[in-house]
Amino acid sequence: MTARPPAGYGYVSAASLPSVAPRPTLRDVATQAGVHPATASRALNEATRSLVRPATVARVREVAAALGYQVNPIARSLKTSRSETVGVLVPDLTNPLFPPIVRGIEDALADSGYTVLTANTDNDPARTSSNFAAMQARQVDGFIVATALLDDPLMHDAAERGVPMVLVNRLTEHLDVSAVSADDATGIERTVAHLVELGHRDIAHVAGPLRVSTGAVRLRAFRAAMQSHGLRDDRVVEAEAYSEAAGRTALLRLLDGNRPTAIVAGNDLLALGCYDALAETGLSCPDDVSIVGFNDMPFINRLQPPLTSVRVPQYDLGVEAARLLLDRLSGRTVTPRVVLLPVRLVVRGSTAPPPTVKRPARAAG
Amino acid sequence: MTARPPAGYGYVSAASLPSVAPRPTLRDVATQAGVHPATASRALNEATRSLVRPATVARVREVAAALGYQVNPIARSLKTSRSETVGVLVPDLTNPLFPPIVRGIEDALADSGYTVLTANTDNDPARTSSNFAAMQARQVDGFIVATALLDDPLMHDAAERGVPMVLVNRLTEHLDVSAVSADDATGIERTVAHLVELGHRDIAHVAGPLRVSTGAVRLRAFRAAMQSHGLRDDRVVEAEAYSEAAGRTALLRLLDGNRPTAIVAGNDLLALGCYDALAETGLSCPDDVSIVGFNDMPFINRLQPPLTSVRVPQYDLGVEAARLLLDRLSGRTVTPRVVLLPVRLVVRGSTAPPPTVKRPARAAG
DNA sequence: TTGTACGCGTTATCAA
DNA sequence: TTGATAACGCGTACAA
Repeated sequence: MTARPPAGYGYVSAASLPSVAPRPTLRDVATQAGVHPATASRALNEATRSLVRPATVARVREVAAALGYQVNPIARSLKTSRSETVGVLVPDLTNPLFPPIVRGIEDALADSGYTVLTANTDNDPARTSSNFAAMQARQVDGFIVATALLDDPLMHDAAERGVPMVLVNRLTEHLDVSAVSADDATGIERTVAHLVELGHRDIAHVAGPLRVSTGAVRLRAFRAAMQSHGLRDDRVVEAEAYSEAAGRTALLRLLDGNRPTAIVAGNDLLALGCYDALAETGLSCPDDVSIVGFNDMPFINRLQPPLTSVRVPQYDLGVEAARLLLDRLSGRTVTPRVVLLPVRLVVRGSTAPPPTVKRPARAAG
Repeated sequence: MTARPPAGYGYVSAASLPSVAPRPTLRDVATQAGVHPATASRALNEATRSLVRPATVARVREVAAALGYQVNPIARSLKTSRSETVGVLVPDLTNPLFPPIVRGIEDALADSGYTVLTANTDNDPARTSSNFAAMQARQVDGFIVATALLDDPLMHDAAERGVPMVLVNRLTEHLDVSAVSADDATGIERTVAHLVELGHRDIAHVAGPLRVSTGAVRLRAFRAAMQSHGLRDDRVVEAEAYSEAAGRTALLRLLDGNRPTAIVAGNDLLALGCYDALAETGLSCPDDVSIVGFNDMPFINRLQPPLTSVRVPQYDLGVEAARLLLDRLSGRTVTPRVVLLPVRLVVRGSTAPPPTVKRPARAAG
């Protein structure tokens, strides 16, 4: 052991290596400050500080600072049965859609002292359920859920039990909790309008999974938009998942029949799959077929060709979800509401006028 | 209140809404099973189960299952001062390099019952430090750090205090802890060999920040490789960060002089920035200048042109880091070691032979 | 093999 | 305004 200045003030020196220096407790602070632990607790706690004489508060805080005291959140949680922690459930962090959402959540919650516990569910209800339970065991104060199904017993159950939660991106039907989502319907509407304006009439939709709200909502919006333009609305194929592979498979199935001149993909990953399918079929985008994505994922503008897509404010989605949850956690009884964030169609190189095909000559007349 | 079957067995019914049903405690289980809480604890705990008569174990476990009992990790942590939780520090989750690493960590740790707490530091030492402290306060059992600097007092301090930790991706000099990284040097070596083979002689390096190990190691490897080919090794410019913007700026600075025919970028994001700089300068990749990235980020193969890059096994990086940490946490004293995972150069459309420029005619002779 | 007794660090409640 | 006491739920010496 090398000689050192006596510990205790300013910097708490490490004990003998490699054992970790014991953290000072509330008792240590109280003893040093000459008060009872309960008083020290009150002095250090924002909410109860006013109950303590200012001089005492000052003394306690000084000692706490000198000792490098930090509350033990574990002990506090045990007592208060809260944890200043919220659980975030996402399908898969490696899907580029989610990191910005999670960061938005984290940044917004950090301001209020909350920590985030994230879990990937891979869209597996069993994993979702077990993660949910594990987080509840850890006393999370609430949940932000990006994995909800359109009809989701787990979410219904949790909501009924009064678990504070907010849905983000994906919604659940008939569920009385707050939720944040992009304005999917408007996004699709603009997309169809854009394609129609370019001259497309044969427009197909590679829909996302219909058991998920985004899949169902965008499909409904597609149908409505096509109808409002007086066009066929039944050229639709459902992808099994929001993945490139599923997008490819879905489009290949669709191309089996006579092919559309434009495709509205359920999201960007599906659009990437459509790129693949087109390439395999020897078709070119946008010369033969135009494609539009959804979400405007990072780097999607640098593809070949750059993908026209509906920009979703992902980070803000997270921030807003966090806000709604904080409202709920604040105790104020808030009536649940659904917030739709605005979207914007970003036109790039994957959409162009349809090829001017020679139409089979009509019988003269 | 609607009528219900008496609670207690099978399914614990929710109390009056919206209050959350109280979770059963160890005492509840013990009472129901007709044993002392201590016995129930021993019966439920893997390590102490052998101390209890098998029949008792069975009874306790049945009751626990029936009641849906789960240990309260908070209470356990308070008692054991462990938390079955590890802290993961990353610069920024929205950088596509990190999600796969984090998933690898999570998946590997989940098998051992550990939970992951993630924090984004934005490469800010202050944020890193405060996140580190906050996680320690939450009794994390160890850390996996992807934010280490080449010379990092914070990491040195933690290591000296005996905090269990493993570095991933980025290393720190003279630090006696385990670490996992890609074999950067070999990756760069292969990259230079590839370019030389294509006929390039004027090769420049847009280096990552040199205060980070990846930046420094790759630069050193670049110099060594160039020397081994008998080429100039001083065409180097350091980017301020691993970002597109920094890559663009750096390359613009480099292009000010006479330009190289090929660029080894410090990573894929820097390579993207190089794309931008080239486009602004009216140069084409790979016709005028070849570019190679590093990491082989998701979707980087779909860029225009598809980027030649060094593939790093990101997920495995996470898995291996988790394993090393688990070893360390298991109590067995493990001597720290550095694991280098193999990389592979993936050649795509961004590299081609150099343009055959007319060389200024030499004086005859 | 099981029970007793205590403490982990904090806060809520009551009394002074 | 402060102190005393108990309790959150669990694990673990120690005793039986």
